[in-house]
Amino acid sequence: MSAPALQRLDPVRQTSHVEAPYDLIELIFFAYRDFVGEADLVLAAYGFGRAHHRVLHFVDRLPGLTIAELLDILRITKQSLNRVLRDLIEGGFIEQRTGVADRRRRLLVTTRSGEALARELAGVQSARIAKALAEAGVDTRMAVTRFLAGMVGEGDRAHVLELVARGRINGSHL
Amino acid sequence: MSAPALQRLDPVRQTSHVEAPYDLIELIFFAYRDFVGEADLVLAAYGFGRAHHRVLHFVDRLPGLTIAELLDILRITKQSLNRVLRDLIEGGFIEQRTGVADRRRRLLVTTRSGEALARELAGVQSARIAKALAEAGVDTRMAVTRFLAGMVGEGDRAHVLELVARGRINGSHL
DNA sequence: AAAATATGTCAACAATGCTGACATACTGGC
DNA sequence: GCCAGTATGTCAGCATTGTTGACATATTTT
Repeated sequence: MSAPALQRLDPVRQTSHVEAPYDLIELIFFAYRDFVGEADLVLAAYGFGRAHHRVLHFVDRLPGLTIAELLDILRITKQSLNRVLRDLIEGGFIEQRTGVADRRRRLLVTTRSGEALARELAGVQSARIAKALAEAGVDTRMAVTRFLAGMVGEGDRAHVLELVARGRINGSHL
Repeated sequence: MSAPALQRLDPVRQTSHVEAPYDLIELIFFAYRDFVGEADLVLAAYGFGRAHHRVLHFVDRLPGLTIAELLDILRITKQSLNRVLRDLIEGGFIEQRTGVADRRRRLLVTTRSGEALARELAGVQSARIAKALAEAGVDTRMAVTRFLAGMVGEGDRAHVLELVARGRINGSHL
């Protein structure tokens, strides 16, 4: 368990309260802003945006992903997904294959250039993460991983962790 | 310094590369999604969005903030800021005061209801952070803080850390 | 008085979310 | 084989939040 939080009595309202971790709230904002901002620069060169990045990333990580699974991961609507997916397919970054067991399904996979772009994007984000971990100290990676997992909503936690693990198993080479 | 990363030789390209920390890349996405998503629910009840949240948050934390400083923090354009700021002012959540030294400046401060909403939002985000820290272990807070600071772009790092510290000093009561 | 600064505003547009309705193709149970 | 359910695509329309560029006003600085 964690150390008991520093507690104060508010002089006006006379209600007990703990000071919110404003530093972390703000660092999360700035860190995320720069984390995705750097990828945005790369994407802009291809005429893509963040939404394209998310789709490309998960298709690269989970080859053979279906539309339904992707919708579930991204939590957006079919309409929003289709707009960006169409761009990626027309641009030759993603291909669709008809499902074998169920021919209604479209199995999404990255093409060679799609894989290359996905890696390029993962590369810049990796570099930033590696630098931050190195600066934070050797033994912080586990702590950070656990913290981030704890930030995920309890309902999705299991699903998210399973997804992350699935990507690890698939490896990058199907 | 951190432990040397596990290095492999790519069998095809014959270039050395390290496996990207896909787990962290994805956890950052899911954690952020849920972190802001919970606040969105509160905001929706007031007819506000994320953009309103950011403005309200920083005005609450840094009372007397000027437009120029806010633009610099949020990295958006005047037009985008003015739209949401107008909503917040008309809704009675933020007030403007004319600068004393320089009468061109508008010093932004939260009203009572603005402060209350800002606290409510900080409250739900705090709770999530506290839970995640508790689950991750007692001594993870420093590690997480350093990691997040390291994720901020090097150019802004000093500025961001100064801002976070300034908020801590201002406290919540000007 | 002129130049620079802080702010506000207008018009137009782009990216990415949303809803609801409807069409097509395929599967699976009976 | 039929029919209900499922997986997907698509259309029209709309909201939020970002962008650019131009121009107006008030105030300060030189």
